[in-house]
Amino acid sequence: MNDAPAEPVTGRQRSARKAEAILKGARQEFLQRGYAAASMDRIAATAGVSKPTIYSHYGDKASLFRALTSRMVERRVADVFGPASPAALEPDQARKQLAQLAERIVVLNERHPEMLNFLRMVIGESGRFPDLAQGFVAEVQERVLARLTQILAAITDQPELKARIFIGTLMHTILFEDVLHGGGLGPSCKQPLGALLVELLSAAPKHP
Amino acid sequence: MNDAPAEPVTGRQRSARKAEAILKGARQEFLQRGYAAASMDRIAATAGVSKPTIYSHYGDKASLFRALTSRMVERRVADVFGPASPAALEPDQARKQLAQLAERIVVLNERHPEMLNFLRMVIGESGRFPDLAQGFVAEVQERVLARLTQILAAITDQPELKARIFIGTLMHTILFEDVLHGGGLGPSCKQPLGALLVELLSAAPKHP
DNA sequence: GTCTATACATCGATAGAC
DNA sequence: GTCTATCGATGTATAGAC
Repeated sequence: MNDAPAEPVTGRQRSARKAEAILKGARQEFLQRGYAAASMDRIAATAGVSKPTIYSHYGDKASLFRALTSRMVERRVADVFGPASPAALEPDQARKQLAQLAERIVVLNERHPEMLNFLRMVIGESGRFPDLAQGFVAEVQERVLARLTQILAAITDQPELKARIFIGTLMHTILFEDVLHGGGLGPSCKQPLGALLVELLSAAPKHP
Repeated sequence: MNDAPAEPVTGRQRSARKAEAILKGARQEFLQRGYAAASMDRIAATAGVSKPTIYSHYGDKASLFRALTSRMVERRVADVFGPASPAALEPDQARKQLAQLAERIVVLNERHPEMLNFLRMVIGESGRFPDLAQGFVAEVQERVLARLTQILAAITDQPELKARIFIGTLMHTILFEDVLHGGGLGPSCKQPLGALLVELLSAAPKHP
C-alpha cells in the first residue's frame, strides 16, 4: 500500500520468504517422519530459521501441520488429476480419456514418492486430524469423481456408481502395491487392469 | 515338563499372563496414538506392570510394535473375511456368496472402530515399517483375493482381475467413508454399490 | 520480527535391589 | 523376573535482548 519501494527487500518480503522456507522444511520433515515424530528443531534447521520464528508465524506444531497439509491437499490432488474436462464428450473420446486418466493416475503416483508419503500421512493422522482427512476426501470427490462421472455419463448408465468403482480400483492398487509395498504386480499387470476397467464400465446400459 | 503341579500358579504362567496384559495395553495405546506418539510409560500403566518388565519381554519399543502388529494382521483379517470357502461352487451360490461377502466386509468395518484404527496405523507406519505393511498385504492377498478369485471363477472369465476390482472398490469405500470420515455416503448408498459390483462382475465371458 | 538461551515435561531405556 | 529410581536425550514452547 504505502511502503516505500526504495529498499530492495522490504521486511514484509523477508517475512514472507521465511514463511515459505518454513513450509518447505515442514513438508520434508512431516512427510518423512509423520506428525508425532516430526521435530520443530529439525524443521527450523532445515528452513534456516530459528524456532521462535516458526512459532511467531504458525502458532504451534498442530497449526503448522494444518497449514502445510491443507495446502498440499489442493496442490497434490490437482497435480495428479489434472484440470477439469470439457463439457460435452463423444463416446469414443470418453473411452480414450478414461484410459489416459487411469494411466496418468498410476504412473504419477509411482514416480512421485512424495505423493505416497502424503497418502501415508493423511491416512495415518486421520484419527487425530479428521478435518484434514475430510478436506482431502472433499477435494478428491470434487476434482476426480465429478470428472469421472461426467466422462462416464457419455457412454453408460449409473455413471456415479461406476466412477466409484473406477477410482476405487485404481486407488486400491496404488495403496496395496506402492504405499504398502505389495510388490506383487508389475507395470505389465497394472495396465490391463485399467483396460479391463474401461471395457467393463463402458458396457451398454442394461435398462435403455 | 518337570514342573510340580502342586502350586496353583507357576512362575511361567504369571509371566505369560503379564506378556498378554502388555500386548493388550500396547494395542490400546498404539491404535489410539500411533507408533511415535505411543508411550511405554502409559503401556506399562495400562497393563499393570512396570516398564522393565516390558523391556525384558519384548526388547524395545519397535519389537513390541512388531509383535503386536503381526499378531493383529492375522487375527483382524481372519475376523473380517472369515474362513476359506468350499472347493466347487454353482453360479447361483457364487453370486450369493459374493453379495454376502461384500456386506460382511462393509458392516464389520463400520461396527468395529478398532479395525479402522488398525488400518490407519498400518498405512501410516508403512514407510517406517515396510515389512509389517507387506505382511498385511500378503495376508489379504492370501485370504481375500484367493477366495474372491475362486468364487468369481465359477461365473465369469478373468476372475483374478475382477477380484481386484471387487475388493478394491469395497476397500476404497471403507477408506474414504469410514477411515477418512468422508460421510458422503449412507448405508443406503453403500448397499447398491455391492449389488452393482456383483451384477457387473458376474457378466458372461466375452470370449467363450 | 528475529535471534540466543532456557524452562519444563516427557521420552526410551537401564542399573541395581530383591 | 519384577520392582523402584533414575539417566541422558529430546520434545514443545517461551522469555528477553536486539
